[in-house]
Amino acid sequence: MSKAEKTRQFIVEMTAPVFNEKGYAGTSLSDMTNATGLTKGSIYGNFASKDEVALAAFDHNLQQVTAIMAQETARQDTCRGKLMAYVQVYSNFLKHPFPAGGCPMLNTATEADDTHPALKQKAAEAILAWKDRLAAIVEKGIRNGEFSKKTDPEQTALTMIAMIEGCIMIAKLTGKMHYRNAIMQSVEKLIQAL
Amino acid sequence: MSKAEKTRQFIVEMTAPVFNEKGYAGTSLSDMTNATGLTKGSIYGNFASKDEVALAAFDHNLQQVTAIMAQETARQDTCRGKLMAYVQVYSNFLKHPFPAGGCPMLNTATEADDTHPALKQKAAEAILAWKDRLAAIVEKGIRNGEFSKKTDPEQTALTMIAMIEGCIMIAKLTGKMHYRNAIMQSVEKLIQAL
DNA sequence: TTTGTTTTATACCGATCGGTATATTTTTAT
DNA sequence: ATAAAAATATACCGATCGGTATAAAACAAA
Repeated sequence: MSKAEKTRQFIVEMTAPVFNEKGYAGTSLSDMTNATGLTKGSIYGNFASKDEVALAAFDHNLQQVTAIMAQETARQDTCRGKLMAYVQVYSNFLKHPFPAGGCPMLNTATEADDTHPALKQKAAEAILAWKDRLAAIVEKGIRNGEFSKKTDPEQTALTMIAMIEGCIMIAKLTGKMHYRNAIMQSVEKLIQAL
Repeated sequence: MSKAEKTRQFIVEMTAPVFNEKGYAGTSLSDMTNATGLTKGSIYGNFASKDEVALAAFDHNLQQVTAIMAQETARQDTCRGKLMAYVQVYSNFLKHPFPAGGCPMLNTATEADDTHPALKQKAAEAILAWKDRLAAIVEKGIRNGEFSKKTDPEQTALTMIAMIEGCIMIAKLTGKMHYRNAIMQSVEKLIQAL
């Protein structure tokens, strides 16, 4: 790993939480130099533009989330358990190394959907990949008799994502853990009923 | 209504969709002069700061949404019908005078939760008011025997909001109407099961 | 250790940022 | 119609924006 690659990685790691909290438009170059302790010259020696850093930062934030998810679902051997793992992680995401600023998909989606096509596409791909992963678990559960044959895998996946992301928004906004628990309990109920 | 009041109103109406699409940090004063055709002097003659316009713009966007909601729920006489009206409005919000840029609560919540306390509080109050309105409908439905006594009004309200807001995010991000329909169908199912 | 090459810092660019003092125009009340 | 008051436009403020040319420094290979 060359020095430049290390610095690139370092810049991404240090700016990723800033982008996730302040958003793309709200993060300035001086925010980036503050977060890294580097100068503009150094940053622009490793990235072509602020855009390029933002895209790499999103990838980094997303990878953090998906890594946690992969780890926690791998622990479970039943399909129901795997689905439940998502609820567990999001229910106490403070206990995991979750990106500061909350869910990067939600944050990026709402900011970029009318303003930043490249970021929007990255967020869209992330949501679709998540949906496919969830739907695959549901499908497997149907095949092995764990879930009812009447279950629609894609609909179940989309509904779970909507509930979880909506839950994150409400919980972060209001600061009420009680709300988060109530919604997550509904997700659990949904999974139990499959 | 004085000239100044009319201009204030005009500024809010013209900038509200811009704030909703580009966000607070992403909307500049030149965006505001472009949207209104007015000069900075004129805007600052009616508002103390960009902040003040943004807060008024949020109120305006929110009021548009709540007005549609109030109108559509008023049409229904059953509690189940009233809840279903929310699904209907959000399912085809293109047919209503919905603010450009999507749901102002979702947009403001995700942008402002780490950056703008005043906007964050406004968004939080809006979500809480919405929750209370939904919960009140559910409570009434329980009292008049329309819904099961085992239904938890607040949990139901929070779950509906999470699903709807998550649905908006996913649908706007991916552009797939099919996804929106799938999630909204899940909300319908939830309401049917009350 | 020296040399050539990367990498980083300094200094600067024009443009735009949010905001304001003041002059000019438009309303409003008489 | 006219004078006083209110609203709008012009011109400008210092600060910061994203970005770059270039010089200094750190690194790697010999």
